[in-house]
Amino acid sequence: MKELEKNYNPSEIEDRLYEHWENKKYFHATVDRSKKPFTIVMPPPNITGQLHMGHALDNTLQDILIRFKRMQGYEALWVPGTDHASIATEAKVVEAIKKEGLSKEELGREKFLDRVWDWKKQYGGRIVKQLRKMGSSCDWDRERFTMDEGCSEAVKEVFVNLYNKGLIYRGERIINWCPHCLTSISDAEVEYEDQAGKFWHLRYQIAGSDEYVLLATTRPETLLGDTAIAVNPADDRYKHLVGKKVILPIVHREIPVVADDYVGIDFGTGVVKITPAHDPNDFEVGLRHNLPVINIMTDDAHIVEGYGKYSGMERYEAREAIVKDLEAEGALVKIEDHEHNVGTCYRCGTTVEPRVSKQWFVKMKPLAKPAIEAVKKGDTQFVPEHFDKTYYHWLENIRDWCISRQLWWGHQIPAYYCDECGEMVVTKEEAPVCPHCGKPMRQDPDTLDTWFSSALWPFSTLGWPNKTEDLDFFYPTNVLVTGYDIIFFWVTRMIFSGLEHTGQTPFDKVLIHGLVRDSQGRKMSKSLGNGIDPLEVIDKYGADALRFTLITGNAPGNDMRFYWERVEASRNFANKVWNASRFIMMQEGFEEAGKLSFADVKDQLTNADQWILSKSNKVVAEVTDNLEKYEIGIAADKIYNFIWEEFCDWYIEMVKPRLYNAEDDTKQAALYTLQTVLVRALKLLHPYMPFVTEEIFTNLQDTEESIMISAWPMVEDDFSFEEAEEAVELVKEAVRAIRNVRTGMNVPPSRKAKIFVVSEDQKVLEIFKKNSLFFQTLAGGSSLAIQSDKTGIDEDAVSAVIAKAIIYLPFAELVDIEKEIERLQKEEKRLMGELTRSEKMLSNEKFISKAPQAKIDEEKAKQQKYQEMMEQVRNQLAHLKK
RNA sequence: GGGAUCUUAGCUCAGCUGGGAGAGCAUCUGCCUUACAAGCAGAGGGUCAUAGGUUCGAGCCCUAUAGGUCCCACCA
Repeated sequence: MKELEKNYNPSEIEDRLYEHWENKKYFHATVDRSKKPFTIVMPPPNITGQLHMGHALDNTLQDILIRFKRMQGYEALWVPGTDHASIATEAKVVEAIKKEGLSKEELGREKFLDRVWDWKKQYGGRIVKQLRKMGSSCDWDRERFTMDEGCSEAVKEVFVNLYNKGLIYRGERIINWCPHCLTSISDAEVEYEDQAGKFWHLRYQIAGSDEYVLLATTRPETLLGDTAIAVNPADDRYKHLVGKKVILPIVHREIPVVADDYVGIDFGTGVVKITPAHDPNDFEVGLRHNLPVINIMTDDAHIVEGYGKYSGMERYEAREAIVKDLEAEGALVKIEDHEHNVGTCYRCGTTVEPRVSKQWFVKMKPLAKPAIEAVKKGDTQFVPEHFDKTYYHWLENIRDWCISRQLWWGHQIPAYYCDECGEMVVTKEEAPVCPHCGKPMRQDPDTLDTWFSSALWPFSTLGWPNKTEDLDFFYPTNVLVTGYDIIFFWVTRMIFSGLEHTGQTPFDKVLIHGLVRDSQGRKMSKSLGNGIDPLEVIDKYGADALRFTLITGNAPGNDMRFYWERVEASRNFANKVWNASRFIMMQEGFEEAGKLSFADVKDQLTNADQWILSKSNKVVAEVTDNLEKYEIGIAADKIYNFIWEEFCDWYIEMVKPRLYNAEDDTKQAALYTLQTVLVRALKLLHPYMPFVTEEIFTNLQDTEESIMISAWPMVEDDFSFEEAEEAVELVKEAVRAIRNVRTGMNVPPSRKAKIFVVSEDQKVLEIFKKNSLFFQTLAGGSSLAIQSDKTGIDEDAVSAVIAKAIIYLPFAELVDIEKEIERLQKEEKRLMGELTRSEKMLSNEKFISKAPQAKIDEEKAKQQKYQEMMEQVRNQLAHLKK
């Protein structure tokens, strides 16, 4: 036997255990057809990333599920990996080479990519190391990267596939452009925020007339690209203008007045300027009326050549200049403050510029439909369920997905162009020749949206498109764990991709969690500087404490606040478990007891032993059930309560008098029970607190065998003792009542008192006799008498009333009668309340006729119990008042 | 404008399919009792946002209202 330290010290233990687990390959899963698979693929963190609380939460949830299932005997596979994060990574490397005075263009594509791969090699492993500190039991042998060979093959396969089905196309559309990242981004990557802006009211002159029309704009600079103004066809005010031309101020170009339903009659003046190249709606109007599309902005949002002094100006600078000139020209009528919704790039926050551009798109409608149906059918279920509404809404209103990015870091689009004849082919082949003229072809320079490869993650990581054993065995996966913030980006796309390419939804459940916020409820962010580093928490309190903190007192899908106090509470719990174990291991003969079987001690078991064994059955059943239903926080509460309250505060205390008595002949049973229940509890706790439980488990059994591959506890028929449970609960009630009286009367614990238990119920007397040893100890009795009448009890004895008995405590000192009366009156009042409630229910005929019989019986039993107690309390009061 | 969600003890939050309101922290009282003061024993504290409804019975289901949070949305 090894003796444990007085306090649990995680830092000494965690790294050692993790290394041991990894060396032993406990995390590694193989195709084993004799077992059922349980699979999770980890949401791949960005290679640029550092571990934050979001990862910590996400990974803890996954690890709990994986460890639980592994212990249950499943072949549990947790696939880890990282994401190449095209925009974020490219930006980092661009920044790095900028410090050397280089730009990516100067470096050239190939050399630049070499630099990114170097960067990846250097920093890409950082987050993966940090995940290990959390205790994550993922299969590192299967670690994947979205740009590794297999994933890249999957990407090509999917692209070519969708292209051939007509679900990927290339075209000129209006897209969201980030002038800072210098690339297109998808609709999902645009974040809208309200910004204070202005309405500039302008007037345009009708060509060849003195008439003017008034209109308003929030973006006067786009006027340079206007190719029409539009009115509603039903608007009588402007009917006569349709087909005429107006003179565009500043530019003095004549543009037509078109009629289009898009324009609201009631909004503003009913006239809208149309800039097809820089507004999604205007683009649509332009298409309907065959309007020219004039792009007025460069990649980095400066005015293009050909606009005189405005050319080269940044967009806001140009706005100012144009407003000034409009005013000078007399075209500016007035300026109003106006709050409006501005799209910003979710990566860098720059205001996006809608822009017409030739890009690649995925046609979404045909893909969205089966994805909606799959969830409606229940093939994939969200936990909590209501997130399916978000999912439906998004997919029902989806527009085509712009997937090409003007970046170098990522999967280059497998489309090739022939500069000779203009032929284009989409192929998995590298360096194809033109099928038309035989010339070498040039590959599309653009790369794919990062989410295009993430969308394939659940199956690309298992070997798809190859028909691998892994894929066959582990796919579809069981659950995906992620935050609600990336349902759109990722979850939806994995579902439609899985359906399209594998014919199955990629996971049965989607467990959604919320955000970890700071103690004031703010989002943790770099700019606020309010982020808490999980590694710092681990350093101070241990990974177990952090893990436990993140999953208790919080329901799925809800945000949570981070409090150091809560980590401390979790650490205290780890320490409690540690000390309970230490206590058990200190007992003489505990090692021998470890070898005992139930049959050896069966006849020795006291009520207390039976009670805790029986309780352990209940907690095992409940926790297992909760975990199966992904009620991870609820299960944690139950384990916590069982260990701390039932096991430590009650059972260990009950058992002490036996352990400290050399003569006691039930000691073996006590040691057996202590150890058995502890091990069962440790196993339940292991998924939550893998380190402390492992350290105790191996020491306790003096073995190398890990708790993480031990069998999950089961409900044991042998451990079911209903009668003992009831008996012990009754005695506990008596202990509590006595303690209550003692504190109420300011009796110090050191002051022991005689205890008389009086009951007319023979069975009750039996129970107290049977459990007298621990009862007397826990109740602080100097002696104990169990009898059916009041013989020998001092007139002034204080009493404690419980359901089936009355307990007298004769103190030698004078008792404060007033205080005692007060206490009993309070009790009387409480019982009165209970009785009133009971009687009201039972006298209600409708309750009697409609409620289930079990409920009625239950209520009757309560009523009887309270009546008995009330009688005792009143007797006692009458006695004191006389 | 639409949708989701929340409103429970001083604070932060649980409360699974409707059947006598819970935890942690904080507060108060008493204890260094030979596993643990990172502990033990006790106590106080809630008209479960408001108003209706369904039901024998509502924190839980339905409707409306108020306030908060989030998501979505092209109104120039």
